[in-house]
Amino acid sequence: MSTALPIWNNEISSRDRILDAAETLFAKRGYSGVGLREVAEVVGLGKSSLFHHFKNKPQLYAAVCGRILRRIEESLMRTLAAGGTPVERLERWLDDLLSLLVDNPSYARVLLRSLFEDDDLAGEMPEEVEVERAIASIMGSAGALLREGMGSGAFRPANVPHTLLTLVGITVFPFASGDFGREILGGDVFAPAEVQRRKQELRDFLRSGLIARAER
Amino acid sequence: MSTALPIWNNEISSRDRILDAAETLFAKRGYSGVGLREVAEVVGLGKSSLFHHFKNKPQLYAAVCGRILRRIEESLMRTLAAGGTPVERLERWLDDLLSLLVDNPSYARVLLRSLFEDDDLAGEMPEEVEVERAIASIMGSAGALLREGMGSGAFRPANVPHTLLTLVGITVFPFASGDFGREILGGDVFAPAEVQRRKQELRDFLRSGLIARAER
DNA sequence: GTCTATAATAGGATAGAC
DNA sequence: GTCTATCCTATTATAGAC
Repeated sequence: MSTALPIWNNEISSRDRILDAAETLFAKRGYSGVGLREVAEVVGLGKSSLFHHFKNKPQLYAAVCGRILRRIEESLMRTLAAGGTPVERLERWLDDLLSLLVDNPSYARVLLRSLFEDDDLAGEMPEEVEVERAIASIMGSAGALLREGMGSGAFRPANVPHTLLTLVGITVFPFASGDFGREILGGDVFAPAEVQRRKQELRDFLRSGLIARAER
Repeated sequence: MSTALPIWNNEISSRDRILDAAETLFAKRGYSGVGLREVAEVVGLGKSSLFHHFKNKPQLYAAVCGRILRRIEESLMRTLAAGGTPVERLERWLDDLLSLLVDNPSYARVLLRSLFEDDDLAGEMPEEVEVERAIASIMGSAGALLREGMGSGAFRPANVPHTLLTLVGITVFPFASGDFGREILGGDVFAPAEVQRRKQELRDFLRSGLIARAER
C-alpha cells in the first residue's frame, strides 16, 4: 500500500510519469482529445495499468491540473512572503509566474484549457476539490495584494475582480497561444530573449498603460 | 445545385443551422469533445446528412472558426473606416469587439480554444486557409493602428507584437473564462452591468496602467 | 503493480435507397 | 437533401491471471 518512496530514491514513480505524460498531452490536445491508450504508450505501460493509479479519466485530469496549480500557489506564497512594497511584490510575482510558465511549457495551456471546461472539473472527487481550493487560494492572495496596494495608494483605484481577469489574460494567455503567438511575434514565445521582452513590456504596461500621457 | 436562397426567404439554411449548433458545442467542449452525432441531433438531422454539407469534421470546425473571424474582421474594418484619432479608433474597436463577444457568447471560447489547437486548423482546405487569412488581416490592421499611434505620439512606444498579445488577452480571455470568471466577479461576465464595467476598466487600464503615478 | 482479454459504447466516414 | 445501414477504429472501464 505504501506508494511513498524514500527520499533518497531517485526513481520517478509510475504515478508521476503518468502525470507528466498526461500533462503534455492534455496541453497539446485538450481533455477529450487525449486517449488513455496514448498516455499509457508514452509512459510505457499497458492501458489498464493507468486505472491502478487513477480510478478514471476525470481524476487523472484533475490530478494534472491540481499539481500545476499547487506549484503556482507555492511560488506565489514564497514571493508574497518575501516582503516589499505592493508594487515590488506584484512585479516579483508576475516575474516568477512567467518564469514558471516558461520552465513548464505545458502549464499555460493546461490551465487555460481547464478554465474553459466548465463541466469536466466540477465533480466532487478530492482531486477536483483540490483544484477549486488552489484556484481560490491563488486568486484570494492576488486580490488581497491588489486591495492592499490600492488602499495604500500604490495602485490606481480599480475594480479588483476585473483587474484579476486582466492579469491572468496578460500573463498566462501569451504562453498558451502556440502557433498564433509565434506568428504574431515572428519567433518562439518561449525563447529567452522574448521572455525578457515580455516581462519588460508587462512592467511598462502596468506602470503606464498604452496611451501616452500627452493624450490624456 | 443552387444552395443560395433568394434574399426574401426567411428560412435558415441547413448549413447555417449546422454551423450554429457546432459553434455552441465547440465552445462548450472543444474540437475533440464534440461528436457529429450530437451536432446532428441538435440540428434535427441524421449524422450522415452533415457530410452532405461539410466533407469532414475538420472542415466543419474551420467553417465555424472562419465565420466568427470574418465577423470580427468586418467589425474591425467598419470601426477603423469611421476615422478619428488612433486613441479614438482603438477604444472604439475594443468597445465594438466586446459588444460582439457579448452578443455571441460562444465566440470568445471558440476563438481561444482554436488558438490552442495547433494541429487541428493547420490543413490546406479552403476553409482553413480562410481562417489564416482572417487572423492575419485582423492582426495586421490592429498592428498598423498601433504603429500609427506610436508614430504620432498618441501611444507610448511599445513592442507592437507583445502589445497585440496583451490586447487579445485582456479583451477575449474574460469572455471565455466561464465559471472561473463568474467566480472571480461574483456574477455573470455577460451581464450588461458587468460588460459596461469591463469596458470602463479596459479604457482606464490602457490610459493609466495599474500602478499609481506617485509610485513611478 | 502490470498484464491480457473483454465488454459496451461512441467516434468519423461511406454507400446507396428514396 | 435526408435517410438507413454498415465499416472500422478508438474510447473508457472492468475482470482476473501473474
